[in-house]
Parts: sequence; C-alpha cells; structure tokens
Amino acid sequence: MSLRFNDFTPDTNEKTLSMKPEKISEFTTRRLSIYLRSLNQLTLEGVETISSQSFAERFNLNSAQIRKDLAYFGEFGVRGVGYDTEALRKHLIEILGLNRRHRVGIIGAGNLGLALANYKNWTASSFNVVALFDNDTARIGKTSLASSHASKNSDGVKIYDVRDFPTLARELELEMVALAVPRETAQSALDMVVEAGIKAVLNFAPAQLEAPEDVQVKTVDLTISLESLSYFLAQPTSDEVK
Amino acid sequence: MSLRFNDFTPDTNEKTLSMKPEKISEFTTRRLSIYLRSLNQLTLEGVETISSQSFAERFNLNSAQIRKDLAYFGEFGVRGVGYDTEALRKHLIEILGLNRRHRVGIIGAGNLGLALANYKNWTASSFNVVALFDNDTARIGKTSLASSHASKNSDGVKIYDVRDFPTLARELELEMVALAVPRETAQSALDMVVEAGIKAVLNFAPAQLEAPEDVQVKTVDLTISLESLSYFLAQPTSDEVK
DNA sequence: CAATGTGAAACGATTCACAGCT
DNA sequence: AGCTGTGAATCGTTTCACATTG
Repeated sequence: MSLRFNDFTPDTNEKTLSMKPEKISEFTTRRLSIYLRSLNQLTLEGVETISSQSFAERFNLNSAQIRKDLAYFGEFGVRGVGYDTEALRKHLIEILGLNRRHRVGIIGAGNLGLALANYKNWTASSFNVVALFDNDTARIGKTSLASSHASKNSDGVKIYDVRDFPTLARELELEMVALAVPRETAQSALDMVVEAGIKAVLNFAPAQLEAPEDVQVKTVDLTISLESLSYFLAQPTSDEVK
Repeated sequence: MSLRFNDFTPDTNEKTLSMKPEKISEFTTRRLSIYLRSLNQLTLEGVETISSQSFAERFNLNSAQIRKDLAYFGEFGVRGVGYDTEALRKHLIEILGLNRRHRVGIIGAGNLGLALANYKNWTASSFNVVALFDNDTARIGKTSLASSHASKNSDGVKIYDVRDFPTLARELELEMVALAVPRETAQSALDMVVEAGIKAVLNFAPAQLEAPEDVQVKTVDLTISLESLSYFLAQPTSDEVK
C-alpha cells in the first residue's frame, strides 16, 4: 500500500463538522438527541467520564451503536478510558446545531398551538417561539398567555393574522414553523410556509404533507401513535401470554 | 408432501384475526393507520374500488408495500380489480382494534394535558378521554373546559386527584393513559400506571421510560423532532446545494 | 489492559418481478 | 388483461468481534 501525497491529512483527529463523510441516517440523528439528553443527566450527577459500555447500561442503549453513531462525527473517545462527559455534550450540541437559538413561528392558535407556545421546554432549550398565527379575528392581537391559563412569568407570544405570515416570517427571521392547524388546512398552510422560504417544519396535523425535498417536514402524529397502541391492545398476545 | 389431518383448514380465505402468523412490525402497523386515513378520504370521494397502484400514486406510497402489508392479515384484494374501498376500510378498523371505543385517562392537567383533553380528533375517532389527573389542588375538581378556552359544545373532562388514580383507573375502566407530566415525574407516574394494570401508554414527556415488556409505551417526543430539524438546518447541504 | 473505532456478519425492511388468479 | 400475493433480490440498520491504541 503506497503512501500517496493525499494520504497525509493535516487535520486534527476529529472529522471537521463541515465535511459530509456520508449520509447520516435519521435513526442516528434521533439517537444523538437521546445521547445529549442522557449526557445532561450525567453532567448533573457530576460524572466526568463514561465508557460506551456503562453509558449503554445506564440508559439502556447499545454500546456498539453509541460508538458507531459518534464515530460518524469524529473521534471523541479515549481508548481504554471512555468519553469525557462534558466535552461530548458540547460536541453533540454543536453537531445538532443547538449552539444557537432557532426562531420558531406557530401557525394555529387553538388549544394545541397555545399549549406549544407556552411549553416550558422550548425556552429551556435552543428554540424561541416568537410568533403565533391564526385566521380567527377573535384570537388575533391577543397573546398566548391572555388566551391560556399559563403562568405569568413570561411575556407571552403575540398572535398575528396568518395573512401577514409572508412578511412577518422575513421580519421576525423565522427559521422553523410548527403547524398546529386542522388537517384540512395543513397542506395549504405548509405551501404558504414553503413559499416564504422556511426550510424546517414540525407538523402536528394528522396528514401526510407534500413539500419540496429541500424542506424538511417532520410530522408528530398523535393519531398514528394512538392507533398503534390500539392495535397492540387488540392483539391476543397482550393478555394471553402470562 | 402428505396431507395430514391438521392441514385441512375449514377457514375462509382470510387469515383469522386471532391467529398470529408472524410478528407484525411497527413500521407496518403505522402504515396501516395511514392506509385507513387514506381510505377514509377515498370513501368521502365516493371511490368504490382501487388498485394498489393508483392508491400508491394518490397518496405517495409504494404499491408493493401496500400489498405486502395487507397480505399479512388476509387476502383483501381481487386479482385483476383491486381492493374494495369500503370493505378494506372495515378490515383495517378491525385489525387496528378501532371497532370499539377505548377509554383514556390523561395524567397531568397542564397546558398539554388540557389541550389533549379538548383535542377534537380524539372524539371523532375511537378514543374517549374520560378523566384527567393532577396533583395541583388548584386544578383538581375543575373540568378541562373551565380551565381552558375551548369551545362549549362538549361537557369537558373532570380533573381528579392523581392519588385517586389507582382506584379510579379501575372504576372508570381505563385502558390507555396519556402521560402529560414534566420529565422529572414521568417515570414515577408510569410506574403507578403500570401498577394499576394499564397496558398501553402514550408518553409526551421527553424521557426514555422503563416499563415491563407487556406494557406498550409509545413516546411522542417533541424535543427529538425539534433537534432533528435543527440538525437538518445545521447541515451545509441545506443552503449549499442550490 | 480496558475501551474505542470499525470492518464484517446478521438482521430486518423495502422493492422488484412475476406466477397465478379472476 | 390486469392486478394481487409473494418469493427473491436489494438496501439499510444493528450487532458482533477484534485489531488498535492511549
């Protein structure tokens, strides 16, 4: 095996984040979130170093999978020792793009939209809900707190006319949109959002939506999960096997 | 190949629902929900018969996959013709266990719990939210509508003391529970629910929960979906590739 | 010498392609 | 003639197992 000029890489031992060595599967990225959450827990407990082995046992994961997932992005571990909790945590935050705030708009100021706007964990993390949009004049102009029974320790999010979305999306520099509208209007709302140049959408409507492939739409589908549970209950196995 | 006594099956041409020919994957069951939703749409449009081909094109699915998924449960199609929309719809409803109502309790009467309780699509489908549970005395005794800004066309769901869950779960014949509590209390809430004999849980807390394997826990994790979108936005590909 | 990083093996899900039925 | 139901081929994901390394 001859050593060609290009074989010498002056890089650090970590793969640079900007290089895209291969396509990372969604299974992997979702697990990265789980690893990050678990690391937060470990940091809280003061654990400074952990092996993939004990990490896996602690949070019931698979150690080989942890190593493989992490190895896509760099060599974060130390052989014979394990991973530095805090360093790995920071790496994951960067990989997931959580090192900066994302400005989120919510379309639909019904029960779900308001609950989302007031959901505490958004703010604790890297997402800021900066605007709500609705087409109901009774809601427009109010804030999420005036409409809801939420606690008073934050300012609430203003509800705008959805017709102003195209201009406001730009002005407010929205990066992400959550769709909390009825199924019937979900596709047209998405079309509007796409038209405004938004590339990341979280859809709560129980519908398969169509979008250009450079727009990432993630559907959180309550109905499907419920029906999946219903299927499970309907299986003879549930009771039969004691 | 000798014909033994047991080889003669007096069954219809459909696999009986009680037999478990092989383990059905979750990927398949989730798609069954999607097929059902699509069939509802077709019924509405008056389409009486459809081939897997046109079904796939209409809802962007894969026709071979549709046929394979359905074939796990019986021979629902007619060669040369396709599937009878209405008949297939009824089959899926039965397979998914949606031919009877499921009584659901929600633990946690915060923003999310209330939004869930007032969510219209539950009632439209086969799920009845019959009780909310909370540990906040300010909430206990109220109903979901008194606490929320929801419309007045239904009676609202009563909020009970979570300490009464074990007895009420039995009295109200709860079959499913939705966990809408903070992450910190999710595991202990689940333990209580499991202890009460509930076998199907929909978890909204951003946590990996532990449960016996005869209890099905489905986590709807907003945080993971958001972080997955954030990762997507952080990829150079999003803008770079024009 | 303990634990990573990683090819190779195993497993599982999707898609192909066609025999067989109506 | 047309479409289902399904083995076989393909593709992707997970797990194994070990050479490599601090």
